[in-house]
Amino acid sequence: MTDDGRKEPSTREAALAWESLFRAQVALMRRFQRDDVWGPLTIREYDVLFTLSGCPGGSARLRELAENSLLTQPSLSRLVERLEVDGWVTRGPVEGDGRGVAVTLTPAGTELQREVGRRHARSIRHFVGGALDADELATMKALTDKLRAAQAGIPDA
Amino acid sequence: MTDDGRKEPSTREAALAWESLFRAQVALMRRFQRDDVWGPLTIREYDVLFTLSGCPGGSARLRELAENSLLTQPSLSRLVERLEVDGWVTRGPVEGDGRGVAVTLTPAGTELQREVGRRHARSIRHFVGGALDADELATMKALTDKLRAAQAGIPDA
DNA sequence: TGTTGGTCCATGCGTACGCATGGAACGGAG
DNA sequence: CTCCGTTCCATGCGTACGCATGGACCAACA
Repeated sequence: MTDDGRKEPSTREAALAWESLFRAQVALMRRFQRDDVWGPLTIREYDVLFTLSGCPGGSARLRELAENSLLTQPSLSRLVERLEVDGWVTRGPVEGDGRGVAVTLTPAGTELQREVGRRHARSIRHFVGGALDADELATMKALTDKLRAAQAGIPDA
Repeated sequence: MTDDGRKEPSTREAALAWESLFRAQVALMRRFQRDDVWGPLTIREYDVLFTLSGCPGGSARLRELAENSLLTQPSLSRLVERLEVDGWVTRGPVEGDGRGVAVTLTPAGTELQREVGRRHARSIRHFVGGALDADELATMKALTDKLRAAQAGIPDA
């Protein structure tokens, strides 16, 4: 028991829960990858556009994007470069910091993200909504939200 | 409502739950990737050894491994080729099917998987067990188990 | 102001990836 | 037995990836 009264989980309990979470994510991701909804984008490129769509002004620093991605910073740098060539984002200076690069959705990028997002959302409803009911989804979301939020407060090793 | 009485989730509910699950998995995976526990393996190579360690005789067909991986079949084929060169697995014929390739852990591969697995498990306890208590982990595991199991029964589109 | 340490992004390079394809083996029909 | 469609794995090829590094900029301090 910890001092806040929660029941400290064993290594085994934590490992089983993580494995289940991981496997579920892999199984779903495989289906989503196969979906014919991504248009000219890869799933990783869509993820960046999606992240941008949730940022104020559809704009974020490269560094912020890298924090929410499994890609390394150099890989993300080149992915954004490709997105710019294809006209979905622009790169510009960050006001007040000459080092930074501001990545901003173009109107075309915004529109593409919305289109793909709509199709993807239908697929999510099919595969996720078809497996769990509304209460179960709410419970799962609350737990995964808490799991992610806690990461900010857990030191590295 | 469906005819079995469960409350049919909206697209929004399903999308929010999936996004939360996805983001939690990405956040944790980033920490695990940074962990200095993988020895000579990449995280994807470890995943294959781990999967094999749970198969009877530490052996599985290439096709079975591909089903539980985000890699494509050609990529997995070459990953296994590298694992064989490094001595962690062997490739052999499948009895009764001349097309198949049986991938089998060597003693060294078994030992390596166990070592890395122990270190990784400690990290899981730290980052996952440090965020949710035992009851919460059990609830999350039950939901993600159900989510993954349901995929087998949901048609493609 | 000059220096030093840290942050942010880009680039060279070797490797692993996905896509398209090919060859070998299975299985059922005629 | 032969054919034909399917399954399973390997390989050629172009591209994206991660690692190591470098240059530009920021912030703090002597």
